[in-house]
Amino acid sequence: MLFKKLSAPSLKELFVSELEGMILSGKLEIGAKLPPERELAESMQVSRAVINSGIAEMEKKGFLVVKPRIGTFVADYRRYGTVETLVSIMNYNGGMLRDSEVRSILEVRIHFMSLAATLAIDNASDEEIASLKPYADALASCTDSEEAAALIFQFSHELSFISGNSLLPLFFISFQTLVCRLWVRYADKYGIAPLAKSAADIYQYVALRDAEGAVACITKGTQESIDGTRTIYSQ
Amino acid sequence: MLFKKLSAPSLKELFVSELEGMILSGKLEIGAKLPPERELAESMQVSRAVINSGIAEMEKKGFLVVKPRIGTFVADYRRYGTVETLVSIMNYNGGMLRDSEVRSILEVRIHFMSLAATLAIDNASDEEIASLKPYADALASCTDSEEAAALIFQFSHELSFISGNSLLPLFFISFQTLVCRLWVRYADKYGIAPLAKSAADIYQYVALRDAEGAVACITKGTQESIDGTRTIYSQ
DNA sequence: CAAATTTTCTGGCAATACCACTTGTATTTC
DNA sequence: GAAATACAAGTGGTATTGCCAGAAAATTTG
Repeated sequence: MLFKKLSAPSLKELFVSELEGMILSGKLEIGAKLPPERELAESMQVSRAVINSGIAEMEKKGFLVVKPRIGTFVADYRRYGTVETLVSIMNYNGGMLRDSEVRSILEVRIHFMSLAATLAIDNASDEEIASLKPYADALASCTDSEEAAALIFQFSHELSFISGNSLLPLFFISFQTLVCRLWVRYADKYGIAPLAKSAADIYQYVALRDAEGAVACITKGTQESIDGTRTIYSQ
Repeated sequence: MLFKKLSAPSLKELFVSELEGMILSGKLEIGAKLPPERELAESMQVSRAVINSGIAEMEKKGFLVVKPRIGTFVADYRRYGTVETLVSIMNYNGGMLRDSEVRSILEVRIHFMSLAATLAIDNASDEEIASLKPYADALASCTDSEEAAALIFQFSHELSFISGNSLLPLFFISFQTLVCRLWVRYADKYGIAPLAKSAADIYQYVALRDAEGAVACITKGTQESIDGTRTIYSQ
């Protein structure tokens, strides 16, 4: 697409990104007390509702701790954050993460995918496994990076769904934003072909009910991504 | 504690639990279109903001999909929900989950804990590993179920933190509410002793840098929980 | 009957106002 | 003078109102 859809950020979004920037840049130290909502509202020339809902959002993300009627404090987000926190960190760094963080993500992904594949091989019906094929096929003829990332996600998510473990798909959903960003970057750098090949291979092994092969394939494919992203994300 | 802290639900919370109940009971089918916000507000005799923010919250939980200027629809939460969704399902069922869901959670937990322990054994310093001990010790002399559940969580979380994988602690945090509930129920039924023993054993294996032993211990301990919870949660 | 226009309906967003609780301080009481 | 009490100020929590922009339906126009 030549002309992307553009949209103006809301006041709340502006406030959140401003404050996140101050925290992530270290301008606001962990444990620091924020000024009262009314004061922030007056300084920034917005209503208290904007500040209040922005703070609530950042508390959910793990950046702040609100103690009612006492004050709002900067939290230790690297320890007590959630996956959403990592997305914010990524946005702040212009869509990048530290090398160690990318490795962490892919390390976890290897285990998740392996578990999903193994369980699917044990529990899923042939029809359920066949439902994966359209995603792998679409990936082979896909030309847009974002679309490719979305397809990989759908493939993985469907795999986790047919695994029979009802918690796995929920985790894959939590993962979604984060992993899709990584795939887009990978596809932009190395093309979609290796991603398509990896998905097709995994599908083949699962369809053949070869758990060991599937795990080996997942490990190998993701390991290559790690090696690839190392050059993309190195700082 | 004899007298627990009590708190009245807000209008928004009332609305959310009401709507969640209608969805989880099947009264509102997946894909169904909700009445417009203004209509809901009038029926329920609250302002539109209550409805609007309640709907926004439920969209984050995966129960609803909002299409701006078109309408709000019930989502396929078992497929597209998050971990929070599972907590809501649990609350709706009076703090219980289906047997298959409890098994799914513990199955995933085995893998998470094993990964955290293995990585910690490889990467953590002796001092970092020693930081786990206070939690295991406190657990041994703990008498309150909720406190015990919190301690197990802190132990697990700390273990994931020293693993060196920066994504793991974030996942453990996402898990927190869900898993703590399960531990409380387990402790109420079987006592705190087996939980304390399990934590102490895991600590020993990690301190000895015995990855195989740790994994075996985690698998065994969690497997017992699965067998135990089967009787608690069977429907 | 089709295309263009207007109206209606929908969710998004922000400003305002009031509430409940905590804390620190002044006052009272003994 | 010390302790208990009452009060006032400050803080976040929450609900109400009103206006906005875009999608869909109804209407007009050719």
